[in-house]
Amino acid sequence: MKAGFSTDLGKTSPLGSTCPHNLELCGDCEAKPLSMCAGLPEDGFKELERIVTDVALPAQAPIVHEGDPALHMFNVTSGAVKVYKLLPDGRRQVIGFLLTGDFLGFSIRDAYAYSAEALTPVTLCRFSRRQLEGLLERYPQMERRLLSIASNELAAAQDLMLLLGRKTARERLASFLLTLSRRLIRLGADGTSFDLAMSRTDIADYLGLTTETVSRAFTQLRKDGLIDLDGAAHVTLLDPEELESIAEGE
Amino acid sequence: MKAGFSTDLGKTSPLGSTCPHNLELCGDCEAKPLSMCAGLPEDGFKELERIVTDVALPAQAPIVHEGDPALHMFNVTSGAVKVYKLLPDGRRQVIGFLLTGDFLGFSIRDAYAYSAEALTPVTLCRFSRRQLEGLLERYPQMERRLLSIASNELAAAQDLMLLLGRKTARERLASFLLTLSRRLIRLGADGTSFDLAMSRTDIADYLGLTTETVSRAFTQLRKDGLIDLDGAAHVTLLDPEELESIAEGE
DNA sequence: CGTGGAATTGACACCCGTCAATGACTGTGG
DNA sequence: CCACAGTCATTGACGGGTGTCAATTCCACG
Repeated sequence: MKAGFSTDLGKTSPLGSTCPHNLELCGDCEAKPLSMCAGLPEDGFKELERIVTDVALPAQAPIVHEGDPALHMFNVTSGAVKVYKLLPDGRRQVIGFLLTGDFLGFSIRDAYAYSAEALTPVTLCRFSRRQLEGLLERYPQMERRLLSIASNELAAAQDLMLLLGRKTARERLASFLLTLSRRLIRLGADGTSFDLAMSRTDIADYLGLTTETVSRAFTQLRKDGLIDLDGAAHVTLLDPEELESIAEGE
Repeated sequence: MKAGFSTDLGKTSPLGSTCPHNLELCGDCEAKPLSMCAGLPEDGFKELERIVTDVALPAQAPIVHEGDPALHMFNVTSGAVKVYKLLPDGRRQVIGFLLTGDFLGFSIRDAYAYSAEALTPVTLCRFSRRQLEGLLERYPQMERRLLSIASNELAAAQDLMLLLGRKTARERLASFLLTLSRRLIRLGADGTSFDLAMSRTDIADYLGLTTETVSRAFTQLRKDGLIDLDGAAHVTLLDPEELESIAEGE
């Protein structure tokens, strides 16, 4: 990392360390097979390692801010992140939660259209957008991979639109728990019993509800024997198939 | 013919003919500068013309069906299209309206995740997905263009999530009218006074409301002197700035 | 002119939001 | 180790915005 290469991260998160990329090489990256880097050839990684910076941030640290120049793109290598948009009066819509392997940084007109914040301590690998674009020209398979990631995000966004526009509170929560469960399974974790990295408020802002309604929906699912709660953060799915029926509105 | 979406459909059969690609060449395509084809070099167009098929469809014609194998990608060359998802019990969420130049066909796991239907008589150019992928390998600038289109769609999807999750009926309708207005301006049409190609039901399914609520919101905006209605389909924006304030929830 | 579907309007119900109180959990300092 | 504070989650009472159901009204089209 060159001196004077000041970044939005360095300024906004005094507690987060930004270290040169030598502690962990892309070759060892656990997130690699899940991420945009999957399928990149050997020499591509060499080039990637030259433009990438590892970043570690504490919980609650801001990562990008809506409206700021989109200088960087990120890959989450561990932890959880929330991505959201705000209305001027403070109403918030969480548009996604990012886990290990997830990409952050699609943008238009060179500005971020959303803010992102760490939910847990996170590690990210960060690219300069300009430098990554140069790399994309030389490694078209990476561009194809990004297109595929964008397609997947688009499909997830469309699922969320259906949820926000047409599902009841109960259906929304069931959908959320199942989607999260499947993502955890893909990461090799337990999809039946897991911790929620996000607060009730974050879940509410994701599902287009209030914390009270989310809380009532949790209680209802628990009373119906569909889930178990151990504290507020630990969930066990007792009847995934029935949850699936509810999530799809059947 | 509705003003906002006017094109000459005279060339094409009103009943939906599929003709060999020789009546209209890509070189003459009006949608070209707006579409995925923008910036493609001369020889790219030659190749494109070989794999593209012009399709003309009447209003209400289905274009793609959720769950079907995603064999094709499309570019709208005239008319208007609605894209939507359904829940098993029939609840519908319109995830977008497509106008001239808009792309249709991003998919994951080789299946469409949405259905699409013509709102007006439409013309489309249709590609085989497999053949287009071959073309993308030889013309990386086209892949880059697709990535940019996907980024834009993602940003639009995120705006819609904010709308669906957090805006009131009045704010949703104001947002919808303004967004449509801006798109029409980009197409060289009048952004102040225009026809709506979609029914109240379609608008309701887009905004996550019922037709009754949409109708009441229209009436309210009219009584407040913010818009004028000439019949149900023709709208005039009388105070775009105030509409903008409402749309952003200020 | 009739006719039929779409849009509008009205009356009412209900799900979810709002406001408020209580309970649970976490970390801290005495 | 416990008392305490502060935050977050839960629960309850109530109100409001939007949905539901039904009755016109409006228009496009024949």
